[in-house]
Amino acid sequence: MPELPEVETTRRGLCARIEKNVIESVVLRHHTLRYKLQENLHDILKQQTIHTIIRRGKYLIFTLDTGALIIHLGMSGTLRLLPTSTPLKTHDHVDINLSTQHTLRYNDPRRFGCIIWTPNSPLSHQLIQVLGVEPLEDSFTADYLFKQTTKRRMPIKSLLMDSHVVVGVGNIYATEALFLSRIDPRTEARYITHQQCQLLIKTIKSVLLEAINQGGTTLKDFVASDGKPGYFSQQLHVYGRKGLPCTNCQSTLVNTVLGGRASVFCPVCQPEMP
DNA sequence: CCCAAGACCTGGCGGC
DNA sequence: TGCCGCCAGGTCTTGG
Repeated sequence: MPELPEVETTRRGLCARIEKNVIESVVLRHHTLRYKLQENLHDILKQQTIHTIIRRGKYLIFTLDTGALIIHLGMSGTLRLLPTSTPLKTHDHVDINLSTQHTLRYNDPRRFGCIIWTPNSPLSHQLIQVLGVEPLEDSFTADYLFKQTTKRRMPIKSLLMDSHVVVGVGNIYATEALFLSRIDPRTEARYITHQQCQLLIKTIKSVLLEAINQGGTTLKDFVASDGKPGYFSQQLHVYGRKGLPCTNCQSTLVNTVLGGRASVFCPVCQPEMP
């Protein structure tokens, strides 16, 4: 499900509604997500106040009184704020009940997400500390990206999706940004020019910002914390459009597999490079 | 160190 | 209808 825009949409929706709320209880219904859930989560979290929710890459970080909760939505997770009396659905794995008679409900069919408690600074947690730059911050520059590409034979698309380089750019937005930059996704990173890096920086930022403005991309099951879908899927140029005409030149879009991920592109607008 | 492939899970879809 | 293989928004681990 979620790339950066979907996680940011979730964060914004929750921030306004649960900051300063107090946790009353925690219910675990499935005890293993990507990692095993800490069994005593209820004892640790009860009576703690939620101070803020920040985002780092695709991770949501809830800062509480004595530590932080680090949550990832994996491929299929959603986090919704519902009245506590709302009936359960399949794959509702965790409830965080608030004193407002509302519940933060974590649903994740594939269970690739995670919920981790840390009593320390969340930014120094092993999972967070190793992350690359934020794509929407000023530190994500052409110089930075160009430096990362040198000597690397990995396809440029895989590099853009490597969270140790830049966070939050998943399959949808990497695919779209490469189309908008007119770069073949298969191109070895080392052949990408500085000028192309400049283009990529520009298109990645704009595609992410535009998606956030549209409330994210809903393909199958993404909904924001209020249950609403995102609308960015209506303006995807290439992602999910294999075999359909290019929106720019009408050529047939083709698919290739890179790093095990579908990668659709236009063979005319995104010419083979080296 | 770099990179590709496999692993983790469930559900939905198309094809037979 | 029913079963089967394939595919899906992520990312950690393994092994060459």
